[in-house]
Amino acid sequence: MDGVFKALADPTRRSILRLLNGGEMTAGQLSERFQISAPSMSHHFNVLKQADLVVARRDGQQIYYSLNTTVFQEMVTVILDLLKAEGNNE
Amino acid sequence: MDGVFKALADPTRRSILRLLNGGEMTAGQLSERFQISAPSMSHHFNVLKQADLVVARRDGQQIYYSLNTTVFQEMVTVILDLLKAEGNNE
DNA sequence: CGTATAATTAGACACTTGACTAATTATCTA
DNA sequence: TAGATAATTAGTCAAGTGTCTAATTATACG
Repeated sequence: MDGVFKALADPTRRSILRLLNGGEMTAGQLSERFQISAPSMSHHFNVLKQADLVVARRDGQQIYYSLNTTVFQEMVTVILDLLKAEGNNE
Repeated sequence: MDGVFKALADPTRRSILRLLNGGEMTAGQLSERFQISAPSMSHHFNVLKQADLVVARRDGQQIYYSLNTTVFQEMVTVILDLLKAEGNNE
């Protein structure tokens, strides 16, 4: 459970989660949105996977990431949105 | 806002918040509950204060800590309880 | 005032984290 | 099979985190 909070402690990862809240995206599409190298992004994906916050599926050359939408994960999204609304996020 | 998640990323600090959920406690009372030196505990108190998750007041020699009970903070407590219920916490 | 108690601040140190470049794996297509 | 593309793994490094002991600050009380 510690992993979930560790995962959420990084602003880049919270941004990734917010992006995924709009639907699944490939690793490449996500990487485009950040000024961070692909390997570094991959590292963040891994942290999110370990925390069970996202799931990955391969389709051809792409890996699609999406939110792991259990009740708890939805709650996390709500929290992220609230925080976003409350002020400056990230 | 980053501070809130950073604060929640440490299991000791989450435990402190759960203890404070039962009412205010002094730094000493809190320290007794952990196998951690007083200075280290003080460091954790400071992180929680910075994140605005707790408030401190002095009464004589003691410093009393309590949850900062805004709507958001209450929500955090709910999350912590949920996580606690869901499985192994800390 | 002098000593004891509660808590914090200062400084050091090991471990973790997030970033990078280089190399590797997996898949597609000509 | 060879070459191109998507993504990850490996290895490195600076910065951050959590811990400790020692020293300091603040309050209480005899």
